[in-house]
Amino acid sequence: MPELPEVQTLVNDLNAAGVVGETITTARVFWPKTVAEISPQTFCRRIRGKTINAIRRRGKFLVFDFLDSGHLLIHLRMSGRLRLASPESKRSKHEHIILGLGNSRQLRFHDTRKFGRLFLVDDSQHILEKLGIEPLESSFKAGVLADVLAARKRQLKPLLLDQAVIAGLGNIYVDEALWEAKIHPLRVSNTLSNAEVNALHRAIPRVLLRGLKNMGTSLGSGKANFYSVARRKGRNQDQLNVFRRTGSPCPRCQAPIERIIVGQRSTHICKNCQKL
DNA sequence: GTCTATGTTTGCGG
DNA sequence: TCCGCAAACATAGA
Repeated sequence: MPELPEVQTLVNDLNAAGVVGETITTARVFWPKTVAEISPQTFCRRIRGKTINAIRRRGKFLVFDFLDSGHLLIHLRMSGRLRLASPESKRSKHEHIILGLGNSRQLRFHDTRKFGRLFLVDDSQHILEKLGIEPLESSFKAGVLADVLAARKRQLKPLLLDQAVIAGLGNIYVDEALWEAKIHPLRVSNTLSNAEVNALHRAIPRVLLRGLKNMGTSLGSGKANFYSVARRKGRNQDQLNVFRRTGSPCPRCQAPIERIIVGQRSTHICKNCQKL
C-alpha cells in the first residue's frame, strides 16, 4: 500500500506514458464513495473536457493539474491502484472509476478495499495545506527535523507516520529508516540527541530514494499489492532490512528481527541495534 | 469454515 | 496534547 516511493513511481510512469496533454473525454463511476466531497454525477460532469497540464505528487497524493483550472487529487489509501488500459479491455470488479483519455486509452482506478478517494477541486489548498514537510525536498534540513521533533513529546514512530509532520512516510519506510538510524520506535521525540537527529535525517531520504530507485515495494502476491500503471511490480521488497522480516537475522548484527506493536501498528526492529 | 492481520486516514473519548 | 480504539472494506494466510 502506497507510500511516497510508490506514489512517485506512479507519477513518473504517468508522465513517461504521455498522459500530460491528454484530455479527459469520458468519466464513469462504479462505486460512488470513491468520489470525495461531491456527487459522482457532478464529478463526471465537471471533469469532462479537462486537459491535464501536469502530474505531480504531494505527500501520498497524486495531483493532476488541469490546463484552465482545477485539480484532481488521488489518494490510494491501503489498496488503490492506477493503470492505463484500452477501452476494449473488460472492467475488473474492483475498478471503481474509469476516465477516458480520447478513444485509445483509459486511466482506471482500482481499489479492492475501497478506502481510496478522488478529489476534484478548484482549489487544492484545503487538502494539501494540512501536510507537513516533503522529505525529499531541499527544505528538509536536519535543523527543521530537530525542531519538529523537539516541539512535541510523542513516541517517535507515530510522529513519523503523522502526515501533518512529515508527508509521505508510511509503515514500511518508517521501520526501515529507524533501523537505518539505529533508533528505537518508542523513543520520545524530544529526547533524541543531535547525533540521533542527524542519523534520522540522513536515513529518511536514503530509504525513500532506495524505494524509488527500485520502483516501489510490492509485498506478497495479494490483490492489494502495489503495481505501477503498466501492472508492473516494484522490487524494493528484496532490499528491505527489517519490514516483515520477523525472525530473520539483522543484516547488521545477525540478531533476530522482532515484531512489536507501536501505536497500533505492526513494527519491526532489531533490539540489539535499536536500544530503548 | 473461522480467525487474524493488512502498506491509510479520520474521528471520538479519556 | 497525546493516546487508544473503531471504522471505512476486502482478501490472504494460518
